[in-house]
Amino acid sequence: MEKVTINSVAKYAGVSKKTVSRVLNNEPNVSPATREKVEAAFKELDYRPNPIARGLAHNRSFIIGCLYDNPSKSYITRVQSGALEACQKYNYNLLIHPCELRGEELIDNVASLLSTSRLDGIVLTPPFSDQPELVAFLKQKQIPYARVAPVTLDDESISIRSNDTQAAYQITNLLLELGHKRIAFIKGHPDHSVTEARFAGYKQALKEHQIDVDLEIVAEGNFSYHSGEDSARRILNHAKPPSAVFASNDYMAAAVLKVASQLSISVPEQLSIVGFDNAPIARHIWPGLTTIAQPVEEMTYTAVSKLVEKINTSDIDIYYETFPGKLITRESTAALKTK
Amino acid sequence: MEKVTINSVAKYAGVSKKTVSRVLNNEPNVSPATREKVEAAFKELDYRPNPIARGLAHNRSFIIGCLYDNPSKSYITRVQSGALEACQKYNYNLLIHPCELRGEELIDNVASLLSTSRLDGIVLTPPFSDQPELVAFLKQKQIPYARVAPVTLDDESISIRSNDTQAAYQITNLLLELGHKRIAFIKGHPDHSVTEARFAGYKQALKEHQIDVDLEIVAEGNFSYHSGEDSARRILNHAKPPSAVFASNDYMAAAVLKVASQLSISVPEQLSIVGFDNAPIARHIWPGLTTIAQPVEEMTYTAVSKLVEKINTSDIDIYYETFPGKLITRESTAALKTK
DNA sequence: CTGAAAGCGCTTACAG
DNA sequence: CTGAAAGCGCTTACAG
Repeated sequence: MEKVTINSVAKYAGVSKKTVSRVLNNEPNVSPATREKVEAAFKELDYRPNPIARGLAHNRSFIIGCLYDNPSKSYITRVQSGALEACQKYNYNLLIHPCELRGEELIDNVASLLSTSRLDGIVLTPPFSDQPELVAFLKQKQIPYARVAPVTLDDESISIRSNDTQAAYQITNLLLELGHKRIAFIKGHPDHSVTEARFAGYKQALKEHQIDVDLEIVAEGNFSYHSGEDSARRILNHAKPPSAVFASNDYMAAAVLKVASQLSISVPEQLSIVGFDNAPIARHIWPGLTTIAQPVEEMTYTAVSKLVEKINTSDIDIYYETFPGKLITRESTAALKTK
Repeated sequence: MEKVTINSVAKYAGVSKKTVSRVLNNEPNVSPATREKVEAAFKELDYRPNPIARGLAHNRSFIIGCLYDNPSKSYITRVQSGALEACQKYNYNLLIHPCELRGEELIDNVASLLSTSRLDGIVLTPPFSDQPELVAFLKQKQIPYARVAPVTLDDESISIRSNDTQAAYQITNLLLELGHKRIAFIKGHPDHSVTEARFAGYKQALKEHQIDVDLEIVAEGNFSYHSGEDSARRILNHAKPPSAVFASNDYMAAAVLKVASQLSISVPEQLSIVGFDNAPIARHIWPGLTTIAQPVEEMTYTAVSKLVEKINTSDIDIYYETFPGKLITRESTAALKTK
């Protein structure tokens, strides 16, 4: 089987390879008859343009890099799935690049990634979306980038945002409406900007109900199951324990449930628990967790799509869009029993 | 900032670009002095060879594709992590490609992936590792491939195997040694070859203890949490319920735990549960699951490493290696209480 | 040990 | 509307 290149097609169709290239790229200035001939040749020979050759001629790789450092495997998978779908639509490839936010030389790491793999653009997922040095570096290097779920704004990038404060407000309100007045909170990792955003929503809801935040039942977690466990032990053993716990993600909420079981506190009868993210674990434990679902796939899909459009047309400069979260009610929450 | 190419380096070092290329590729026949000069130029100019140009000249992409269709996000993440590490070692890129085993045109899908992305090799993860049509197709197309955790053998490929039968035997034995005699089993997805392998280990252990397999407490799951739930309902409501359940993966085992809670069957006092895989959920639920851990990262790392070596040297034809699983004991298992 | 030439499969100017 | 030439940044033969 011969290798079929643009030359074979040109010969077969009886035109120059430039004309083939024109048809390939949907350029104008090709007579319909010629176009047809060439397209027939494509089919006949089962021609697939060589992306590497295209890349070299264009000085482009047609590769988008995806940066992440996230303890949640399900989150990563969802990010990848959305990014992949967008890449496929535009005939790009996706290069996944897990790396540590606090790694010694994040910038060097990314710089090396860029020059080694010749990425055409890069999509930043939390916590990188709000990493000022990294963002500044990309800006300076003029590498197109898009940010998924950033909290900060930016004057010239693509930002696909969620509204974590609003969602946290909403789920806290759910607890308040169920009659809970003493609601503990477990914060996420301080490096993630959503951590403060979610806390802000919690505080706002309490405030509107004239409840003061009691820092004794606010714990510093870091999104890991383990940190949730530690936090839960502290909170549930408090002299004046809460009747509800809002953990900043579902892993930590699952850990609260574990500690509650160990302490023979029944959920939701004696303790309501809510999480955040609607990770698989939220429905894989019993009772299932009331939580907030965010459209992570769609957000990433949009981010990568806009990024590629920016690369291809340089039309887009700024693009903002906000995707709301959705409250999911399961069995881990119940009305406060009046004594 | 000028683009620095092999030409700039050649000029800077005062040699031909062929010589630069030789140094780059660690070819012999370069005098130490020349080599030093060129290497100094690399450093000085911060030269990074353009992989796309290399690819075109070599007619290679330096990309390895990773095929998967697996419901477990944590498994996928582990596979990716191992594959990525191996790729980085050899300066390859990894292209992830989720796709459906039962998709209408799996072969077309993969064929299109291969010709579009010009993969240099492909790593098959379960359930693709044992998909005969796909394997035959790759063989016929002469695409180098490696298989992770296949059950079947193969006359000319790289196969990185686990020993699921042995591990299942071992964990069943644990239950037997705890005094359990009536042990239910929940099978995995029929498309995954490990499903039968794990079942075989279970049967073997029972046989050695002179216990007959009772198909009434063997359920057909499919690795999903949901299927675990259905299976558990059926099994635990049996007229003569088991004192232990062996689920073929941890998601299903977690579902058994949920159903047990709902039926007020306490674990492990009244029911022991074991899973398989040591997925994160195994330690994120309470009680934690006794299970089998497999070195998925190392397995995939080895598979991809050997694959790349095969591509680069064509020395390797066949490579087999088996990685044993490891029993992890947590709180979901206890000795059977004698009445 | 070193280099000039041709080529990988495409595209970008430039002509006509 | 179409094509011949030169080039993208590297490598593979081939000379010397």
